[in-house]
Amino acid sequence: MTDTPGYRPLYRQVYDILVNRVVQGAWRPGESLPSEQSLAKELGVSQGTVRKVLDALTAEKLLERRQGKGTYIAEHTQERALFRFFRISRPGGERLKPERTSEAVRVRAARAAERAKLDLERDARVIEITRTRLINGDPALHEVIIVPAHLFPGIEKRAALPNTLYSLYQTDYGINIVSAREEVHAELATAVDHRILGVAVGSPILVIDRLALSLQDRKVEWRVSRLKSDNLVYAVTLA
Amino acid sequence: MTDTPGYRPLYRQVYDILVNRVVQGAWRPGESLPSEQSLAKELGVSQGTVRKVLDALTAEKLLERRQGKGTYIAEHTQERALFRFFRISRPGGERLKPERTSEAVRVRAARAAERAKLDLERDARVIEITRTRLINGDPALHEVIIVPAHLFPGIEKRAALPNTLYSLYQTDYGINIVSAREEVHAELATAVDHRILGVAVGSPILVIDRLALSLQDRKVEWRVSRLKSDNLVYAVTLA
DNA sequence: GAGTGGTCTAGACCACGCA
DNA sequence: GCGTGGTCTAGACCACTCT
Repeated sequence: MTDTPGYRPLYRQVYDILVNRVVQGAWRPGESLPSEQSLAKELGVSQGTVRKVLDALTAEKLLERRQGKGTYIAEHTQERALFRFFRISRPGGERLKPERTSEAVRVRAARAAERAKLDLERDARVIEITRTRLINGDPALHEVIIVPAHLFPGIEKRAALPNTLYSLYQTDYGINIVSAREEVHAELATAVDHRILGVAVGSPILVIDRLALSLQDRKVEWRVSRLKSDNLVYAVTLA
Repeated sequence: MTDTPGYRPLYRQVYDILVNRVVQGAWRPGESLPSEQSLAKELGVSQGTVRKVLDALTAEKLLERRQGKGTYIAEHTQERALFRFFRISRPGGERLKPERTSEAVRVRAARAAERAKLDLERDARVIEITRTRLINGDPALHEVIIVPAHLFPGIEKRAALPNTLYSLYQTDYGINIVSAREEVHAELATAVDHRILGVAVGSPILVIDRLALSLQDRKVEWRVSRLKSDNLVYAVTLA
């Protein structure tokens, strides 16, 4: 799977060291890292090499740099996590914020499809979160979220979950979601969709299938969303 | 629209110079640029500054760098353009290649919606390309493509258009498509969809609305695609 | 071996935020 | 005015490609 490097640049090693520290929670979200100079001295490399790594991690949205102030662990704040992974908007581009409403959480054995999707063992357990989200007060989105139970101990005992789960994953479980693979297709609304979203049976809806990945490409979450598609679109910029 | 720089880094100026040369076709796609050293000498800056710019342009997929060989103008080859902007695949991730079939091209006055979408003048003319594309021999995708006529003189007189238009835009008209904003929603198949794609009237289809932008964010193409959605998905990776 | 991009260093100076 | 990140330079050496 991994290829022999044969040659391993210094900045690669520095990169791995810093990623490991972040993963192991050496700094909390929002906290500042040591300065380039002190990191360089500590790691025995030049400032330029440290800079190259910090710039790369900033491009990956793991860090944030502020001139004159310092380098910070990027925070998955509500706003930020939303605008990064919530791709639903009005036709024309107006961004929208969903409001959470009812949700149900339970722990159960993983089904075969879930084990395959998330690379789980045979006897693995998962947490299933089902929730409906409102847009402008209207039920617009129904999500079924599956995460491995061993990654999120006790999450099912929480009174309420935040609107953006990824900030919770980060702050309470040290898991950074850094990318997501999404597949979108069209379906006809079922009776269940009618009950939950209020759409007519047989009207067109969007189904979004997301696999969310953490830092080392670990598969952390499988989410299937069913979206009322009148006056709502799935919007992305390809670059 | 543009903000006052107040301070304009050197590499920014170098960047603009090189982008302009590329836009004006100083080098052909696939051709190699001068080496970092000679560019640096010519522009009166250090090699490091040139390198920073070339790396940035490479990240924007405008250039390609090959160690030991040189820096090249990225080619919008069929394959490359496809995998960059053609986001349709099988559920699970298998990438697909469309084959072109029937197409119709005509020149006409721009409609109001088209003028708004592409920032055109009142009396502007557009070229409308309508085509159906096959996937695995099956009609799967119907596209209506609108481009400003003045950007593509004579394109309507061509015998046949290539499967990927963006390589044609680049090689014959010097226009590099660098990004695209897409909006996806679900609709029910109409009688027209039935005739063209062979889907049952009332079955769910995906509609993809794309605005393609060239180097300086000029709006170059508006494309609306209607996709047979059984066993096909719109797939993206959010990072 | 010559020429290219890739890595790494050391040091200078600039712009910014804050006390 | 200090400390931070941001820009810029000059030069050394490494890895890769081709002749």
